Amino acid sequence: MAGIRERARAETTAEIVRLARQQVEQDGAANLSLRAIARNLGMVSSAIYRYFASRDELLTRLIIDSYERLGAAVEAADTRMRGDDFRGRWRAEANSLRRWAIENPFEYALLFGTPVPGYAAPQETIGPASRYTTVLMGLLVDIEAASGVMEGVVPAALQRDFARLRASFPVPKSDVLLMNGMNSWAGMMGAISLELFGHLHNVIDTPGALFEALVEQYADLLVPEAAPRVSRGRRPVPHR
Amino acid sequence: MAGIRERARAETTAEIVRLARQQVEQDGAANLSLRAIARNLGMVSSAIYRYFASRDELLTRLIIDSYERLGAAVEAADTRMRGDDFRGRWRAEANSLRRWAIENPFEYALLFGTPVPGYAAPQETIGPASRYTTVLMGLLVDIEAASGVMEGVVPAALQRDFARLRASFPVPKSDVLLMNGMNSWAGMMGAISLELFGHLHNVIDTPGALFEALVEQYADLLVPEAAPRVSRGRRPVPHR
DNA sequence: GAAATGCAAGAGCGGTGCTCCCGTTTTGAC
DNA sequence: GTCAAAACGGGAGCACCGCTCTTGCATTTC
Repeated sequence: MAGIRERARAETTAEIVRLARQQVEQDGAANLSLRAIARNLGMVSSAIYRYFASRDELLTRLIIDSYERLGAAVEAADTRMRGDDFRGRWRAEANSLRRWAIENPFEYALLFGTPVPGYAAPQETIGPASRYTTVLMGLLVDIEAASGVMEGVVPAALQRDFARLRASFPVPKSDVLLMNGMNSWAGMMGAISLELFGHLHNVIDTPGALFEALVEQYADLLVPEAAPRVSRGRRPVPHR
Repeated sequence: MAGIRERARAETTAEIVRLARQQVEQDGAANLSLRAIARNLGMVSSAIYRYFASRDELLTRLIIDSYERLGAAVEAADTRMRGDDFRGRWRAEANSLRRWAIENPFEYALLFGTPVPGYAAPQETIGPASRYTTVLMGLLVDIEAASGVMEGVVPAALQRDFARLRASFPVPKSDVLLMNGMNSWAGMMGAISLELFGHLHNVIDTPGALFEALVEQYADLLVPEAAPRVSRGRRPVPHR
């Protein structure tokens, strides 16, 4: 009942995952090699298939774990702030997202980079994948609860999408706030991806400063009681 | 002098590139196989190395070509509009970018997805890579020329980055406009990447509508004479 | 205690990038 | 026009990869 075999199996599985993540962290997901793991484990390569049916299945496991880690990081950053400090929470979430990406570049690439061709994200990934976005959405919901529903109209197609979304997830009632949230989400992911994937080379030397400025702009968009920001000059001064 | 050999070489090189791009378009860059190209060409695999020193070198060539194609697409979209129709130009550029990405998903992934581990972008790529961004920057410069320098201050670190950028590329004088441009760039790339890499599955059914709304928001940020937009409600209405 | 199951080893298939060597063909200098 | 040098394609081979199948042993189950 103790299951000597069961225990060994659990241990070996964990060891495989550990070595696999180590490989991904060092060489990227593309270089993940079942044979290398087997060698490292003192096993023959075919034995790995007793634990994972394929390389993709092992990758799926790594993806899920990475989503969980990212989600935990963002959650932790959020709960460290006072609940009504919306701007602070927004900053904390955004910064934790970027920091996690910088500290785990290959894992970030695994989650948000080029999908493996022919690899369809299995059902089991969508739960963990929505963990970090749930934190972001939670902030929007809290903002709305405190400040009221934001006015404004969004395109009809988006209204339908948002309505469908509301049926499944706790998202703000305001279409505009939700859209601004999507906007901010896309902006953050874009900025991080550009930075990590090398597209800011020879363009921006201090991507952190750009990201911070970007986060402040989105804060102005999301947090209603925003004081006038120094960096949002919208009125141009005619010259010549 | 005619160079029978030279001609043959040029033809073979072109044929290799053609087959390589075909492979990338169908199966993604990860599945690019020199041996498959050789088979398709009726050659033995080692012969390919007379034309490209390595798989990476062939990939570099494909990357350059793809950047050129993307650049040409955005340029064409821009020049189709009247020069002083800034909002129209912005929309056209943004939409051409997304359309190109959707029509060439694997090429988009090649350019903006996970970089190949251990692959450092060679010097030759940075010229073509900046072609599409040059169009975006050109629009900002034109906007500034017509509407005056936008007021506002950005963080000191960014000011330095921007100053350095001005020394090499034609970019707007206004730090704020330039930052808003970066912001818009990141937002677009983020939205497109999220869409193409599957992160909007079960979230947004009509990513085109989201992208359009996003583009309008950025237009408000970039084009000064913006009429009040229907979708930008910033003032929340207190309730309860 | 016997039967069924779980597991690792080993051999092997077809694929990959890449290297080295060889014979032929084209090129360019004399 | 001759001849060495360079360019080129073919072939064999190395080290790696994911994955499958069979075989023998250990454990668990009945």
